[in-house]
Amino acid sequence: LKTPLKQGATSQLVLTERQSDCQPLTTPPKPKDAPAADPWTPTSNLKMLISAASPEIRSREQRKQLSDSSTEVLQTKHCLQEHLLGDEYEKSQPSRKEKSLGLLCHKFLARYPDYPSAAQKSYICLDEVTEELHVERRRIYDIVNVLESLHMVSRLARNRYIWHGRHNLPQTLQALKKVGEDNKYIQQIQMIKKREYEREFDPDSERSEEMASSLGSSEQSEMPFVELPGVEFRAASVNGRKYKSLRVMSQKFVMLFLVSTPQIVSLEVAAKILIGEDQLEDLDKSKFKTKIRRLYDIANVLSSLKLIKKVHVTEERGRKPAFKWTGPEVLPNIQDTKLEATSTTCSPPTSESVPSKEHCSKNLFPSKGKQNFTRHSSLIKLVKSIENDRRKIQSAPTSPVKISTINNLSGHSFLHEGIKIRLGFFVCLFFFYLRTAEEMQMKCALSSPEAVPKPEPSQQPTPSQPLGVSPASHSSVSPVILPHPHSGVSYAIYLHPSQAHTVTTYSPGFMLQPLPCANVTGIKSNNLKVLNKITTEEGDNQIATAEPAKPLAAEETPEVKSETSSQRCLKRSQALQENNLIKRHRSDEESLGTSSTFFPSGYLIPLTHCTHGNKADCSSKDKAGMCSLQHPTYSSPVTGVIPMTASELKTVNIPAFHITPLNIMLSPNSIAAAPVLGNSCLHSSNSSSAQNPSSSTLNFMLQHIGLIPAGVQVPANPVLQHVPVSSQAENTSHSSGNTKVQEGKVRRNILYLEGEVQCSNSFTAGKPSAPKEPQEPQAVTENFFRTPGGPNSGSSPSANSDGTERTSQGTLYIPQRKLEVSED
DNA sequence: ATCTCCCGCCATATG
DNA sequence: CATATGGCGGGAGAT
Repeated sequence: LKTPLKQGATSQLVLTERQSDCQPLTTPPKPKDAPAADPWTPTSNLKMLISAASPEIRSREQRKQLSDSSTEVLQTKHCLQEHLLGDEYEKSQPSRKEKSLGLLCHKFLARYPDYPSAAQKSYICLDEVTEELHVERRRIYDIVNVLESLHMVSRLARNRYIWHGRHNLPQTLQALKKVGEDNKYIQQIQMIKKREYEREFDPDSERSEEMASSLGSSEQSEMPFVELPGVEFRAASVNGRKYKSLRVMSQKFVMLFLVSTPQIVSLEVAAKILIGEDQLEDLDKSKFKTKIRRLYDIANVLSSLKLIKKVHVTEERGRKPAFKWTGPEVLPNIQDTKLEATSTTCSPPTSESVPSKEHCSKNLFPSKGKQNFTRHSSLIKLVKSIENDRRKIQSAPTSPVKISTINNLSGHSFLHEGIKIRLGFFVCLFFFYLRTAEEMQMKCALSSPEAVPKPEPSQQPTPSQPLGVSPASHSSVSPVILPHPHSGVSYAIYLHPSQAHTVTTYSPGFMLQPLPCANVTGIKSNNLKVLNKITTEEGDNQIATAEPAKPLAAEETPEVKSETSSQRCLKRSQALQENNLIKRHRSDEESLGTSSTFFPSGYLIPLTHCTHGNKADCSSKDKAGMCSLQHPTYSSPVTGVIPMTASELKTVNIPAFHITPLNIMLSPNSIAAAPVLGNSCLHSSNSSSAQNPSSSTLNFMLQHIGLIPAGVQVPANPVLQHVPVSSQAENTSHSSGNTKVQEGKVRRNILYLEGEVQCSNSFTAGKPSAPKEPQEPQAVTENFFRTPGGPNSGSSPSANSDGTERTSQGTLYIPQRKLEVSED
């Protein structure tokens, strides 16, 4: 019974292998009824199903099969359908799993092509389906409802649906993402997490009202079903004003994935948000439970569609079920702005034509509403709320930038808006930047190796981006972490890309480094909208948070391995070095199957790079293992910090951060300490003298933003002295990691440092949050410095604990929240 | 015990 | 009114 072992690897391969051909299962003629060659065994049926099922399921089933078959035989169950095969007594009653919605969904999907051609337009008759699949109608509804939410099918009439396949998926996801953004889901997620944290560490102080007010008020009123032009529900009748909870819930669920940066959403959070992000800690257990049940239903279908996959996130609290988005990346709608003006030549609805973005947008924000859909009213509602939102944004005194402007921004332009730009904005930009970088990374990875830009520190991003990689603009920013003088909390400032760029290119030692920075840094102007959104939040005293860089670690190991070395190189270079750390760690962890690690999160962008001196070390290593999967790159153009002592800041009169309408503070949830410090090079850079790039950059930034007068200079004298995780640590842990390999179950413990930068006046305002923060978390924090290899393996000297101390010393770090994700 | 989530009652919506 | 839909939550299999 070898199964267990390969599962991991094989499933992955199969995963890719399979997928295009989904029509195998010809027809319904109950294939199971005809026990073909296989002597009817309790599992034959299962086998068949499995073949059509996803690899994951297959392997899972196989595994299970082995263990169960024997027992199953024992439980002589009677096949309901005598005609089936009288001989086999047991059979059907397939362990619950065989009836799972997921499997059923697979069977369902197998009936239709992913991308049906206009010719093969297929209709779905529920009666047939239920009969063929041998399921209760009720179950089919579950599936269809979710598919509907993705516009993969749409109802024509009673009992009748039309199959669209995945043609509409891109548009749908895009639309959902947008709505999700407009719905402030990111903030909501953060809020929930925060609340959670507070409950944990500070049960007494109940300041959940803030949220209630902030969120509750907003148009939390139910968001209507998001439609897609050309796929909208036909017949007003059919489409009635029913609540369509499952559909809407499904959409919201998907939205959560699309908007959150690590595209991982835990059921708990999702449930809470979907329940009505609203107020009052409705400890309504039952309601919560129900929601969870529904989410599982939805998740099963989405999983079958391979849009998500199950994982587990392990936080301080414990292991929680969650799902990770594995669907296509959703690019922001580039033409949002034009949309409204565009008088579209809408193709007739049900037509095969793939709805255009214009349509989509129009649907979402029908300034010129559609005229005859029952849903109209709800849409109007949505539109209104959104428009209101926009209006608020535009008029809000605190809003630094207008959406309209933002949309067309590029490069510095937004800095010249003449409006005060607040830190928050940069924070947002930063995260957005990270995100973008990620995307770029992915795209680049796809492009041919040749396409890889040369290490030339050119100012302009190489315009030679195949595959339509969006041209990098100067609009990206790099953050600088500043220690907070008193609260022990660090602040982050994000520098303008152009500056960062300069800095980055600065170190010639890293051949590939410049590239990622130069090319990945770009932010598509249209993406800025998101930022604006967040910024507004801040203005409202709400908490604006950003998730850490997308979990680079999320990449499948197998995937990585299959990459060409060149791709790997590029990827690596672009993927913030921590990526490597993560990978390494993960692999380590896979072996160990336990322990948690911590690594640079990419939160901190190093304005300071390795001095040439150090670089020697680093670069040499780098060169050697540049393309080696093994080689850990610790320095990253995006990872690092600009160390500054509090005193220094004071000196500069950056009463900081008072200047900003909002205070950026690290959330209490954040615990991990500067993963960033993984950059061993930082060490030397510290000693390096005075005016280093970061310094000038910082000044530029501050001045630019108006935080400090033009003349003032902020001495950016690195004081960083801690290197929590060093390459050494890495190596150590790595080696130890080879010890044993868990068979059967490949488990990955990925540690996602989910730092949270929060912007909130209310919080900083005399709230105990800041002060106590450093303490409680500490205990937990310790784990962060524990490398798989062992407590000492980490070269991280003082790394250990105490984020406080570090702070006091001026070391910069961003507390992070521990988050492990394991998949099976 | 907890995680999953199937099953099917029954309120509603449809036609 | 008969059905088609689909909200909901008990409770049992899977882990």
